[in-house]
Amino acid sequence: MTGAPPIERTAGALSFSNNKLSVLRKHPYFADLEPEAFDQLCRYAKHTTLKRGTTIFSKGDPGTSLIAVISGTVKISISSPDGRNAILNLIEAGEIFGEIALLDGLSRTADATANTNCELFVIDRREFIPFVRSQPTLAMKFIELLCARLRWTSDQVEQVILQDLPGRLASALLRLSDKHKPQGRTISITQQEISEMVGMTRESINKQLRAWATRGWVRLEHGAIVVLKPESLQELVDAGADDGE
Amino acid sequence: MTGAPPIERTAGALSFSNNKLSVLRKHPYFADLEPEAFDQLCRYAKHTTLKRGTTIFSKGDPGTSLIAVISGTVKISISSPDGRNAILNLIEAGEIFGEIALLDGLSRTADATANTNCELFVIDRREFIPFVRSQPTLAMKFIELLCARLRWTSDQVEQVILQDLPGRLASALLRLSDKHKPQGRTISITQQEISEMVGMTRESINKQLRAWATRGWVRLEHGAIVVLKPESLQELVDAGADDGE
DNA sequence: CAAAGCCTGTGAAACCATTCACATCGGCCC
DNA sequence: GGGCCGATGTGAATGGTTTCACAGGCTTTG
Repeated sequence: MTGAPPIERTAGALSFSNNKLSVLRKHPYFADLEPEAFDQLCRYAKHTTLKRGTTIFSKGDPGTSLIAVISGTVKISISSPDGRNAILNLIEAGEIFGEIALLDGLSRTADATANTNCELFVIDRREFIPFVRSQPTLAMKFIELLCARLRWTSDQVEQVILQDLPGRLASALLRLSDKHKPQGRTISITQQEISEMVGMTRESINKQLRAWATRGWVRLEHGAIVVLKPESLQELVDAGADDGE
Repeated sequence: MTGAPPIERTAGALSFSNNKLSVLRKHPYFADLEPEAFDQLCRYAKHTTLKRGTTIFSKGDPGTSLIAVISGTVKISISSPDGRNAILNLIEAGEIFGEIALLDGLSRTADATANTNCELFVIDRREFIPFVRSQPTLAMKFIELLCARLRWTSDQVEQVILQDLPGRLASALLRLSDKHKPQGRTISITQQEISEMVGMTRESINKQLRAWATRGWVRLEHGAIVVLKPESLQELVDAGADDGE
């Protein structure tokens, strides 16, 4: 952030790619895309900022766009008629979401809301699909992205069906700390949010976390959890039903 | 098995495409593929028959092939160290599976076993990937397949996290009867299998089904369930937690 | 036709997570 | 600083599922 300001080239959208889009550029999905293709992609993008809590789209909406997160985090969730709701994923800066409805042209499978103040880039389907067809490499990239999503989602099914509360919580923590590796082992998330990711009540989650905290496996902070002994949590997951006594 | 033997033309793999592969040809994934491309695909396929219970692959295996089911059904499942196991999907004649590991080159995400005696076609990665790259239409088909899988799996997560036993069971029945629409409303599945799909015990499932049977919503047969009032089940799903009193 | 094995049906007891009802703590805004 | 709100921490009662223990029923196989 200190030092000389970034060098701006020519006009309009391209300047984004030198500033804010550098976050995206570093991401695996785009890292080995040819520079020209990436620039063209940027030209299609519309920039938006949203305040925390804003709805981006809702389950069932026609899905006509792909969205990239420049800063902030977006919550992908589903809610039931009786008020319960489940968080399927948290999308962070540099990641993209909304690709399913974009690619198959059907309706949104979940709700998306701004979990913090956000900066987004929105790419429209009409401009994007022809672009994908013209770039076989990009199509293969999307196949990989979809495979990764499937692995993530299958994992979630596996955890929810096979594991009990401690097991589910442990694997959720491990998956999250994996994702946040750059920030060390601190996971910035409220207990309420975790409870909605694993499908159990906040109170139950709190009691289990507290039990682990006294054992020194985790440290609880306000709005965050620090994983101190990932190995112990991993053991617990591998061992099956058992709260780790 | 009785009557004149099937007429074989010319040599090798192509004869398959005229006989057994007609099942595949009719399936959405392949229906609008050009005939030459389809024939070429068939030339890569190796034919196999398996007896009920045979393991096709296990979670964690390197995944180097795509498999198409010609007849019978294949069970995609995961098991935990303490013996519980979860069924993620049942693959029927005309469908394909194993595409995730094939496409991203990583390991298998689940176990696959023959749920009945099966006839399969196996396509190797080395021959297949270059073929996909050469056929942009096929790549788009695979993107659609992956999207469909994601929708199926997300649905499963949604049900398991948000709904209670009656709701989960109801939506599982609806999803299955949807898939089996051609056979009317009869779903050929054991209560044990359903219980492993929704993640609850067979006993609990049995009691709920029995309650619905006395209300006339379903009819229970040996190894099968007939959905009589899908509307009532759908209402129950939409209404949230409530066993439909 | 038995015997064996899987599928179904059912009740009672044990258990685990939810629900509900608070109390405390930390930030943020006026 | 004072007040408010969201996040955390805890206990007791409730309730839905699992567990366990059987009994039939239907199919397959020697």
